[in-house]
Amino acid sequence: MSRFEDTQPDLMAALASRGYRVTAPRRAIANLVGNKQDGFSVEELGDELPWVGRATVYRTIKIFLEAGVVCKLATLDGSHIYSRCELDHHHHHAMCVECGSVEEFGTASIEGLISVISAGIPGEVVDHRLELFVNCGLCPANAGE
Amino acid sequence: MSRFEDTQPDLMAALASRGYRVTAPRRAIANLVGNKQDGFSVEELGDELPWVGRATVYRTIKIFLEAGVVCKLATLDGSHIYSRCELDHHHHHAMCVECGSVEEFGTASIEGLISVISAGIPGEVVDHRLELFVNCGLCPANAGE
DNA sequence: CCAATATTGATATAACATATCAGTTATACG
DNA sequence: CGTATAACTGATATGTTATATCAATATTGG
Repeated sequence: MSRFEDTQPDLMAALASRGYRVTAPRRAIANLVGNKQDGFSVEELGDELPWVGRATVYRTIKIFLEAGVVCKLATLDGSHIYSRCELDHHHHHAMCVECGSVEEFGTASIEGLISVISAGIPGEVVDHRLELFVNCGLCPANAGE
Repeated sequence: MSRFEDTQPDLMAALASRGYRVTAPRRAIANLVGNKQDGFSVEELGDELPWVGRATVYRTIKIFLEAGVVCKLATLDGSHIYSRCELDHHHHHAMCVECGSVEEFGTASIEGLISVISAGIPGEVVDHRLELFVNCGLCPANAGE
């Protein structure tokens, strides 16, 4: 029963290492997510895998989120998109407001900034989120201007 | 017909200056929002103003968002809260993960950081969002530890 | 004060996500 | 292997957050 090749063994490994079973729906979702360059919605994944139930897609993405191999990003308009994470440590995102492509970047310089900011704020900073909204300059939206 | 004192004239002014009418529901919502120290949900406002329709509360908050006197923040768990903005220029937030209090801070030092980061990212940075999650150290959650 | 028009609120609808639960499948173990 | 059992699935219902509709109402300029 080898309906799929595991083109994204790291995503499946994230599941297996956490004690989850390897199933056909999960492998299909992992392959789909692993090949995404841009942010995506759960709805979108479901449309591409009509033989997988919606609940299963949501559940699997939730597991990926907990495993840290997928991130949930807040867009400028207040909605959410999901994105495959290549970096396994804490990182941030630059998402294109035109085409939805997502770039990751590390935290090398931000930690220092946050310690400066936190000096002016009561309490202890326990986490942070930095999102950049860019025009990537590469997408079709730039051709029409 | 002076059912309310305008304890938050700046919020109502934001509406009036944009050509919106001054109505009792809007004044009530403005007063409520203006007195919030913490983040709040639209549901919460509705509960405190049962004589105002839900749709009106959502509509009014949306107007406040567009006017920039209220911000919509993404929480750590992926949901949203709204927060009254005292700063009228671009700013960021530190929200307490325990009590939900929200502090604002300006962008003095972040612009430089972003220019550094953007050098490593294709395209032009058009906007950004930085959210800090803190334990403010002042709320009841700290008493029990 | 009146007319024009913005606003309201009850309701329906939508987008996104989780809870339930009977039936199915993967896995450990003999 | 075959089987027991525990995890998983998916259809469905439900929940949450928010917007669309539209007849009735309130505000504002004149």
